[in-house]
Amino acid sequence: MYAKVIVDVPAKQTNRAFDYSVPSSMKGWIEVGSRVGVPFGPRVLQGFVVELHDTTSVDPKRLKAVRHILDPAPPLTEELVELGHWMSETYLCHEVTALQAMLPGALKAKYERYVQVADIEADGSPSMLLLLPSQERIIDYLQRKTKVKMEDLLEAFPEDGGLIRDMLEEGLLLEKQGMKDRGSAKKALTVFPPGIKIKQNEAASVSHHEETRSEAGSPVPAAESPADSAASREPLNLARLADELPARSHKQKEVLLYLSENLKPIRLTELMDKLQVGASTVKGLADRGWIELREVEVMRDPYANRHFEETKPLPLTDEQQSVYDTIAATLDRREHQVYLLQGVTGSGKTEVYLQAISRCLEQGREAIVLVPEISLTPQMVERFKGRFGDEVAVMHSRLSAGERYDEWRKIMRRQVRVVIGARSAVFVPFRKIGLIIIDEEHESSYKQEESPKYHARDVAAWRARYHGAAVVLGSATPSLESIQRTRPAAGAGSEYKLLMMPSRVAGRPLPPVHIVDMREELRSGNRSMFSRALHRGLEQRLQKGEQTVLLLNRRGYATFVMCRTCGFVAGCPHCDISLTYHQVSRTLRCHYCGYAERQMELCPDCGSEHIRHFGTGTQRVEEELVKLFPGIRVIRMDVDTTTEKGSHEKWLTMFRNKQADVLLGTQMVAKGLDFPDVTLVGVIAADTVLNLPDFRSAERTFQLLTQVAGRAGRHTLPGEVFVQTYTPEHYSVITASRHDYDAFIAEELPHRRQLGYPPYCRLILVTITHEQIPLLVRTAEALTMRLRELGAMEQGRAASCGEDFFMDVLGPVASPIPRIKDRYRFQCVVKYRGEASASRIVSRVLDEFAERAAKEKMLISVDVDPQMLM
DNA sequence: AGCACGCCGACT
DNA sequence: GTCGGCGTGCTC
Repeated sequence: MYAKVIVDVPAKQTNRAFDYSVPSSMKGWIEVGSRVGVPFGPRVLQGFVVELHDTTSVDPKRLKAVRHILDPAPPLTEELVELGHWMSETYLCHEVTALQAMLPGALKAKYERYVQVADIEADGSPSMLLLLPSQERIIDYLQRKTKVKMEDLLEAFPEDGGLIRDMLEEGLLLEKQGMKDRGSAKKALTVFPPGIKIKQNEAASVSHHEETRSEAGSPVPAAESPADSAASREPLNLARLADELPARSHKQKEVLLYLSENLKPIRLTELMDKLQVGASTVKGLADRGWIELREVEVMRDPYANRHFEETKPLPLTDEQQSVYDTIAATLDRREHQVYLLQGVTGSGKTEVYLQAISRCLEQGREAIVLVPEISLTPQMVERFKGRFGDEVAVMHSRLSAGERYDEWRKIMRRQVRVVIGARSAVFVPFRKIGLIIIDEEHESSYKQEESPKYHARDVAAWRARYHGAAVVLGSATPSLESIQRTRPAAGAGSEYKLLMMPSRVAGRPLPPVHIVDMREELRSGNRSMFSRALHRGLEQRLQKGEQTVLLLNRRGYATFVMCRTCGFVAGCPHCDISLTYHQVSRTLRCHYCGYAERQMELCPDCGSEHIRHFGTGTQRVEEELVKLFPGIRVIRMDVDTTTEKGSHEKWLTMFRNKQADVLLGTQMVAKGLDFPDVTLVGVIAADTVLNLPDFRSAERTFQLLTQVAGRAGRHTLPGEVFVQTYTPEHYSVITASRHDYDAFIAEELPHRRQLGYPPYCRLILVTITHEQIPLLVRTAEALTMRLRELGAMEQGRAASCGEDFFMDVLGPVASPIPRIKDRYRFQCVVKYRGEASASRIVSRVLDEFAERAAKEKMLISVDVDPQMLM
């Protein structure tokens, strides 16, 4: 038997499967999706089995054997292996990178090398008998310690570098390589009363593997969990044993009596806590052999100490009911269908999700719920835990690596059937998916910025198609890509079906939104960042004891330093970007390369003293608030104040408890939050996003404004929203203020069509960087030409086959940031329509240029715009 | 990514 | 004459 294995080397040359023979001992055990240890060159690496065959085309003499299987059960399903392949093609990433993204970080391999003394007995070499004193010192050192790294050894014996090398050559020392997982199951000492048969949920996972580099030994399959010994013998009467103890051992008696009444395993710490005894008391009993003490795998449960109030399905409104019925019918027919559920904020989408999930579970199928990271708040978790209890696993970035690993193991063990989580939860190893829900589907956090640059929506659609499952994309402001797909395509029906929930559940009206023209403010002499209207609003809330949310988009508002006399702007010497002022350290820093310098007192160009930082960070808004309203209590939420684990929740809880008057923050305050006493929402500057050089900027602005507008007056108190802007006439501002999605779409779609942007085409961005401009430009031009050439050929081929395919290449031009870390950057953009063959063309051209690029130390990177490929 | 094999400058 | 620089190429 032979296995095709993708090895853990994310490089172009190794981005293919390698063949290995499968030892007979593994035959019943290895599967597609197994994580294995395989010899690769001189080392042993982690790999993933992607195929199993009875034949191989590789010369049998060159074949090596699979060394280990790393898990009791394959961590990937066949489906996920197939998905990984699809991802590598569509997003142009290495296949391992895609597969690795599906697993919790704990399963990522850690490789380490260390020096060991050779086994003298086995070796029997006569040279062993005569050792120099210095050799003996080295051997002694190594035998005292374990896992000594080569560099540590050389550091410990700085004089003996040559000697150590000789010893390695002679075989006195061996270099070994180890591989282990980054995280592992947590173990806890557990007390077993005698006579209790232990049920291990899972064979102990094989988490540690050692190999001698030269050794070609046969693999040892993971052992079963150690045989139950004392615990399964004939039961001892604990109560009677207690009598045998001397009178002064009353603590031990207590323990025995407790255990005789509760004949079940108990965590040592729990027992100690309950009976107020020390560890030595219990260990004493274990030494007598009356009880057994041993390490058992336990689950870390981040929600262990929380009680979740059980919630019953709520009665649905007519709107909700009809949406639910449609989804339920699709589920009942086991059909694949993507629904776009457009429901205004407060229309009760979550209740529809919950009931659809119930239906899905009744059918014995599983459900995945994706929410943007930011809205995975305790309230959201509570709602799902309250309805589905222990059937729910929660996955988000605030869990520790260990906690996340345990949630994932619950899924592997089939202990849960619902997963709620952020982007990466779309990969959970379910086998019978019936429903995938993506809440706030327009959110950009569904896009992964690092490789593999996937979009959770694409992946969800792919998996749902595979499983015959339904997808529900929910949003008040759907992405244009999704809206476009609800419209009938030429000659066919629509790809997605649109479901609408236009009214709010309790009939609460949406708050009035006032657009404030900041140019007007300036003209009438108000130089403050608060308009008179917003100022008045704040004043009123403070008087009435109501709360305010203030939103500031930091992007495009970075605090740069400028000389007011000559216009000099402090820039990074390595990147073409202005430096950002950091108040805490009083330094100027570059966000791209980390360069830092002291804040200057005088302008380096003209010597003027009139140098100051411009732009408005959240700190500056806070300062101004305190100045204008002495005594005001402000909670500021931005990257500076929320990096600490749990700080996010802490601030929000404080605000909810009315320990502050104003919540001030960036995007993160806009999303999914629901505070009853907030009656005023202010957007400091609506157009910062609008001015970004991004074709989606109008869409982003509309979405953001609509979302914040929904934050005010969610409960009994009526709300009010002020949007400050320098472009009050822009359609994204106007339509958002009227809560009018359709009007926005009607303006935006023609623009996109006219300029040939998504959703009318798809984009691939190719960026080339080099230290020298002339060579860079030449290469960029050649590459663009070649892309055009192949694009035209493909277009011709497609036309003759009657396929719809269009491809255009823009550029090359300098990138938006033309230099980073002393490397110049050029880019070209591939626009295409039709089947995804453009990515194949790009990847072919990149292959053609790879050799040349490597020679010149040129870096070429590709970004598939992962917004909607399917 | 590692690591080995291989061909040209400063040292015993 | 050798040690060692990192260029090139392979890993089942």
